[in-house]
Amino acid sequence: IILEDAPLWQRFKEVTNEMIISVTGLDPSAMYSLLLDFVPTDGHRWKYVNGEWVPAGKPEVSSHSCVYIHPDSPNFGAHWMNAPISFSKVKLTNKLNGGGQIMLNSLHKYEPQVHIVRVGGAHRMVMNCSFPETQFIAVTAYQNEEITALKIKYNPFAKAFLDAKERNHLKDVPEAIPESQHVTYSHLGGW
Amino acid sequence: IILEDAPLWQRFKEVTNEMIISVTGLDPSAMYSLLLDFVPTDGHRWKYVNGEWVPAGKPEVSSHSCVYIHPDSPNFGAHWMNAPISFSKVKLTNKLNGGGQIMLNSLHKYEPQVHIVRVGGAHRMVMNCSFPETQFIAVTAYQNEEITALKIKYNPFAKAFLDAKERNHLKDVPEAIPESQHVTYSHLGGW
DNA sequence: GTGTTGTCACCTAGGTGATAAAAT
DNA sequence: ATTTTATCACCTAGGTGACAACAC
Repeated sequence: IILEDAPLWQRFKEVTNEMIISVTGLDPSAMYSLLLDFVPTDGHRWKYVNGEWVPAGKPEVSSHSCVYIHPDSPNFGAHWMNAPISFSKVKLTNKLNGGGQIMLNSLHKYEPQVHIVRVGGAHRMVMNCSFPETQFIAVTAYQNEEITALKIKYNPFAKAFLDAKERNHLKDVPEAIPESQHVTYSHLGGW
Repeated sequence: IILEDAPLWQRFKEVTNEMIISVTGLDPSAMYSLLLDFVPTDGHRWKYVNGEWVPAGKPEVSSHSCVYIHPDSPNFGAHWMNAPISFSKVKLTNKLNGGGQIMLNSLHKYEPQVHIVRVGGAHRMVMNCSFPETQFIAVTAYQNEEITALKIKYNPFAKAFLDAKERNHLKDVPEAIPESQHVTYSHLGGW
């Protein structure tokens, strides 16, 4: 499994929404499903104080998230290897809404994890792969304005705010690498 | 295979865009793909004269269309039987555009045909099923205004024209059963 | 105070028939 | 004269962050 567009992930240190993975080495004629879930990276809450994220509160027991099934699933290995795979339809939430949404704990840090599960055949093989550079802190509102600026810059659906910024000639989108990362619920688009 | 909403098909005599099929009797754990293609019903061109479609020109040799693969394919029998199956994404055209579009001959009559193909397993079983009540004549512009009115009435994307008609209080949508049927290319939505 | 929710304007993306112009 | 194409206004459908109101 290859994380696509890794430089952008590194530049953003994370939280961009242009991320895609590639898969190689599957049996083209075998059937696979691709799953995505989120592993808590540590036990505690995080707070954003003085422009940086710091651990807060006591460590808690945290279980990993429910699993998101890629909408192309199930499909042939040939299909998965034919083109990069996007998880742009996954939706995150902090409360049970019913539906395909994945529930996470707000202000906790997670690491996305991809599973390739062979289905339909005899041997039900499973492969896991996670990407540390895609860790994020789940929030209900952005804390770091540099994250907001990068989101606006790279997401076509936020073009309204990009236009407003250009019209007002107020300030440029920061070029520096942000030192923290977070995503709002239902905004993990394009992964 | 069951044609859903058959009364609407009959009322429209065809060409509505609310049509969906159901499937029963599959092996829930076996893998199937669903295909759609269009069979020419006769060899000649059709013309719309004096409010009705009449055969025109000499019989020609006509081969059936390319095949459209349902986007859920491949999938388990359980998936196909779980909910009605919609072919709302199929796009028709009269010239080669490249892409998943199905090319048909304008002013010719077709009958949609569904194929259920068992894939991935040993025995590659195939089932075919067609629905005479869904026959249509492919056109590049509507000929029968009653068809246009019914399209506007039942397709949410044409709400603009429905609103305009209601505002103007010009005339009602006809309740009579239209005596001919046709669809414009790229407008077979919702089948 | 801190964190959350709902609403909003503003986009992207794309499905409608109407219409005028063009092709045949 | 007939058929086709391109463009258009007008919708549906849904993804953005901003913002004010709310809950704790």
